[in-house]
Amino acid sequence: MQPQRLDSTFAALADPTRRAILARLASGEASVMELAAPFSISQPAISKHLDVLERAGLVSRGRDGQRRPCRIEAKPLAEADAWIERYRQIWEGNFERLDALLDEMKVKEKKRGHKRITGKR
Amino acid sequence: MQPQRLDSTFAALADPTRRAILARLASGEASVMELAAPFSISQPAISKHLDVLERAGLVSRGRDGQRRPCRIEAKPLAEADAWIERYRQIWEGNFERLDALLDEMKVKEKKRGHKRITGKR
DNA sequence: GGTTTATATAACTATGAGATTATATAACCT
DNA sequence: AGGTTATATAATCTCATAGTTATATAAACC
Repeated sequence: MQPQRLDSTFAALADPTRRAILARLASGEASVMELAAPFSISQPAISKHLDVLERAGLVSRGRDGQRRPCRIEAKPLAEADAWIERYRQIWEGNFERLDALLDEMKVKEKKRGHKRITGKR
Repeated sequence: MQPQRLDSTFAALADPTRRAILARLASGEASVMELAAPFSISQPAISKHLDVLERAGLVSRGRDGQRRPCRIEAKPLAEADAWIERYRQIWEGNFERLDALLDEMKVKEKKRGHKRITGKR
């Protein structure tokens, strides 16, 4: 996965309006007007949020007459989830498999003379 | 959880330098200089990235003489993970429990006269 | 005490995000 | 055809981000 993809995914998720739009789309397709209804912001603002979501691959737009029905595309969410999952054992305080985790992450750091303080918490 | 927290968490993760810093911190504490070493950007730029990570609660800084050892704080990652997890059945294409999911998400949308297109994929 | 090392702060620049209002495009309705 | 509805685009404003260089602070070293 190219890191650029994670950039745009996380950036898209960093806005509450866009997260609310995704939550709404989890219940099925919706037009731009339907998506805009719950918010106090203007319709062009919603269109721009949809642009951001579409460029991040989180939303696709179809064509139904004058409507542009929006649908959620969850694949980037799966990729973001995979990235975060690698830290699960840290927040769960379980360091048993930490070395295996680090191998998997292929952390390519300069081996400078600093002492690692591992498993200390 | 306040949505503001998710805002700053996802925004902090939307930068490849900051994600690399977190990956490095997964292997243990590190000073600012150690964190800056792999990158071609200046030291103040790294300090600013650490500010962003600290404001997002993803990093805490201690004091060890003139060093400010940084440590990863994974709790916001757990919260971001919890948010994303609610969409797992969408990217896995499993809609059996969708209604229960939606109840859980407490989607408070105006009941406008639009037809839901559920489970269509 | 003076110099080096580690980190933070200040001042500045460039870029992009998020919003607005006004307008354009295009499909639908009568 | 003319009017309404749905959506997109343009122009503009404001503010935050990401970077820079230069400097300040403060601890460590000799």
